[in-house]
Amino acid sequence: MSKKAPSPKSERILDVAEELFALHGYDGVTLRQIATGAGVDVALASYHFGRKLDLFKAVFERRALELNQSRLQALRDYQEAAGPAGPSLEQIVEAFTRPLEIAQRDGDSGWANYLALVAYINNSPYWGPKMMSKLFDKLVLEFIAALRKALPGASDEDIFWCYQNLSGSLTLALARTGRIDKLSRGACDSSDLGAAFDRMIPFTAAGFRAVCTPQPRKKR
Amino acid sequence: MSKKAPSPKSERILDVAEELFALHGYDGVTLRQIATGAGVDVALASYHFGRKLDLFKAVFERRALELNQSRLQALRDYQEAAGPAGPSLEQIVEAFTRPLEIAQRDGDSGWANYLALVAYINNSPYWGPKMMSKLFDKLVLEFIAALRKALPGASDEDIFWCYQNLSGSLTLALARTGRIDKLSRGACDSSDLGAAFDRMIPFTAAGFRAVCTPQPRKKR
DNA sequence: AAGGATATTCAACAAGCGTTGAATTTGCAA
DNA sequence: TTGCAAATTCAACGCTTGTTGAATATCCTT
Repeated sequence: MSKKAPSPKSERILDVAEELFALHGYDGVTLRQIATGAGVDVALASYHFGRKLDLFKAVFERRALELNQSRLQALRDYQEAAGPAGPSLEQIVEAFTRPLEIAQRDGDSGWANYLALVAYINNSPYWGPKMMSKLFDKLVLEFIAALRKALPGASDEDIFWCYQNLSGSLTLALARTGRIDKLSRGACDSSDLGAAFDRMIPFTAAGFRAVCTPQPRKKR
Repeated sequence: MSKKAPSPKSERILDVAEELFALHGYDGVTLRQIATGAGVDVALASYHFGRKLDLFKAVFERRALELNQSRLQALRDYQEAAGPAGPSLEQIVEAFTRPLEIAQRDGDSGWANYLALVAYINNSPYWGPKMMSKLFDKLVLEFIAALRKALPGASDEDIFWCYQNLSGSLTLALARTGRIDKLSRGACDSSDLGAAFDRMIPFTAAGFRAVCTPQPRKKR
């Protein structure tokens, strides 16, 4: 029912659902809107994917594996290139973020919508804990382990809190994929993931160092 | 119709709406759920606030002024205490964030829900641009100006991008207000804004310095 | 060319939605 | 106490929702 070979129309449904869910959230989209957008009868979505919630999950899961494999591969590449000391903080954050930019730039146009959907889910108190952990925890723990190695002597507590900062910056950047920011009046284009990452990487690396490097001075 | 003195029940409606909108978003909540939660007939919400969208806006606007005034006051205090050089990066970020923690800790219990609602709106590609700018742009530009002064020689582009990182970290922290994070397995409690800010402030300040301090070495 | 599985549409359902106008209760001033 | 206005409830409306069972179309395999 939701396992097998994708007919062309069933993928159109996923594409449109991806776009609409990313923009309006789960409850802000009706199956009829999705069907209309895909040029398809409303019953077809139920036929292919079951309940509305299952369609939502199918959209969320469709690209997760590919995305995380490319991020993990990027981390592995840096780990191989680096000596036994492991990659630098900059390289770890680079591996965590750049693959998203590459997917958006070089992949099919649905990637921008997908990344915004991940941002929606991750930021939602309702969906976030239920759905993110299932697909992303394994990868995140790999990166945490790499961070731990790059920050000898740091407490797990500090590392996790700093990771939350990275996750938040990334989430907001993904949420704005495809939109323009009025606040900065053209000084920066929020949809430009490349420009965002050019700053996010050194910014975040410096933040980790400041908080997680044990030093003989008091914290606050 | 939405201007005047709050009857006790109309404020119950706002409280319940605040909680439910923060958790499920605008479309994920029905007026009947809100009315039931408030122990009130469904028509009363319309009587006091008009359409559902107006109720949503009323919830969002109720605490915005008070919140931003306390943040602006905190900034002004640091500016007065500092010399003409202006406050440090740490102080600016402190003024931007700590008032939220104080409101959550010392104010009525609805503040946690309100902060999560702000996070929902800010992260939403649909609501964010429409609603955040109206109530928060003025304050943000004040803080940007302070940052500009604390980072002489930095380009506006870099400053805005770094502010996006701060905004993202803050947004995700607010979204998790009141919930626990399974990923860290108890290493950190995502609902503890105080602990979050203890790291976010030095983290962010170091990030700004790394990206926005002009130095004779290349950026990437 | 026939036939069976898969894909798609059609038609309809019961339930829940936001909204509204009229009726009722409440609170307060005279 | 009466009376008026604000607050609240009652009852109902027209519409949309997700879902489903039956009917039709499309695609392969033989």
